Amino acid sequence: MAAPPSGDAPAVDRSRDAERTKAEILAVAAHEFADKGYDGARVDEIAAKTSTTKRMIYYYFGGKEQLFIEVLERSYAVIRSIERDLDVEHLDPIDALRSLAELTFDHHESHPDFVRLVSIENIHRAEHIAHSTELAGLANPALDVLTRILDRGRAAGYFRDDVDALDVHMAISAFCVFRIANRHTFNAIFGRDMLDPARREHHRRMVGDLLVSYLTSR
Amino acid sequence: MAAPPSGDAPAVDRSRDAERTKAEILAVAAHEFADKGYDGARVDEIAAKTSTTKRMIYYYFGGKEQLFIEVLERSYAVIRSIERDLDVEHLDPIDALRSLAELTFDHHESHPDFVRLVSIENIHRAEHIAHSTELAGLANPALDVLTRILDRGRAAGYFRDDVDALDVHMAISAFCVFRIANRHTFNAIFGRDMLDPARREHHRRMVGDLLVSYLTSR
DNA sequence: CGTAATGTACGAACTGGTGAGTTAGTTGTA
DNA sequence: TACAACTAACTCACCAGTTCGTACATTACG
Repeated sequence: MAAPPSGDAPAVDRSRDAERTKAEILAVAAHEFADKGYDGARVDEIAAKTSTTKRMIYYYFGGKEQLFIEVLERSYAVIRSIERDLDVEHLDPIDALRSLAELTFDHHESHPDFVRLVSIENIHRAEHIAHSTELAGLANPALDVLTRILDRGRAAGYFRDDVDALDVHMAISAFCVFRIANRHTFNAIFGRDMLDPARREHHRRMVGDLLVSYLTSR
Repeated sequence: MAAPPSGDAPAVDRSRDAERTKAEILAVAAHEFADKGYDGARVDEIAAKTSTTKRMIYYYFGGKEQLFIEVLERSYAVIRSIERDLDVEHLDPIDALRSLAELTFDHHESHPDFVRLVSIENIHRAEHIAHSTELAGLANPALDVLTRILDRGRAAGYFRDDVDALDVHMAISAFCVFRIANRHTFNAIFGRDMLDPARREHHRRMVGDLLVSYLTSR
């Protein structure tokens, strides 16, 4: 299961490479599911955008549903890996919190497909995640980081103590996800593009300010 | 065309009532679209859950897409009407802001189908709203209320002046929408039900606190 | 030559949409 | 009032196009 050594690259050996074929299918499927939704995505269309055939999707993944599950697993793995690499122990609790918020902000902005996949999965009431041993119940590294930040902040007397890490994580995610996930209806109704680069820095600072002012209040 | 007088009610005359039939189709369709998504919902299934037939859906609405658009229009009309009735002019800007945030919180919590419909519409990049003369571009009454609250708050020296009504509205919506829209993946991954009644009051106060502390900071 | 990997062709079930005809109610008029 | 003419509301059966999935054949690697 672990990525194949691939040490001395077989180079241009494109065909007859199972891992390559699987990876290509997953990449195309991720984009297609994010673009059209689970029900809107077509297995035939995914296959067509691949250099292989539909038969391979069934050969490697078993079906549309399992393919979607693996797409989700792969998408969550990306953000987890980034969060795991975040080191804010050396920072002041307030700056650490701001860093985490901005990291979340940046990741969501640069991975709109991930945000869409999560929205889609919520429409389906997370039934696919429930069927994934890799995703269900496994906590998020960001939560550990956040827990330590809050502990330090409270110990230093900066932060209020009636909110836990999950609530803070929820508030940060809410802001960052909403900007991406709901930008279309928001734009259609209010005529403001939440992703306008001119407002990006303002919003990026706003998440941090929102949480910091809240946690340090009272 | 205008609704029949129906002054002295024809009472139990259930059949042959166009308005009743249309309303029934809309109600069933709203629930079905919210439940399964636009592509997941089946016109046949909507018809089956109705006391009328599929042909009537095409007779009155023209097609699946137009039916969905009317469902969206009707759903937005509900929240707009509630927001229009909100009167906070007599309140202190801070209390007024809190009232508006809590009104939004309550509405989203009690109308999960609306939140789902909006998510679904965003997956479709708001293309249906764009085709609706009733929805596209028409501003939200909540925005007018919010603008006045912010003006008063700034005039009184309470609020910072580098945020506009739309940003505040976005932050409030983000929190309220996220709780409902993403509760399934959140629960599957973190094992916490964001809708647990035990946390309801805490979250309800949190939206207000978040915004008030942010606006009064600096 | 055995087997993993791949391609082709096909089909059963489903889906949105429609054509054609029917029933109930309303209006005008003699 | 009687009744023909008209229209809105409705039903049913069916089609044309999709969609997921699979049986079967083929290729190439070790």
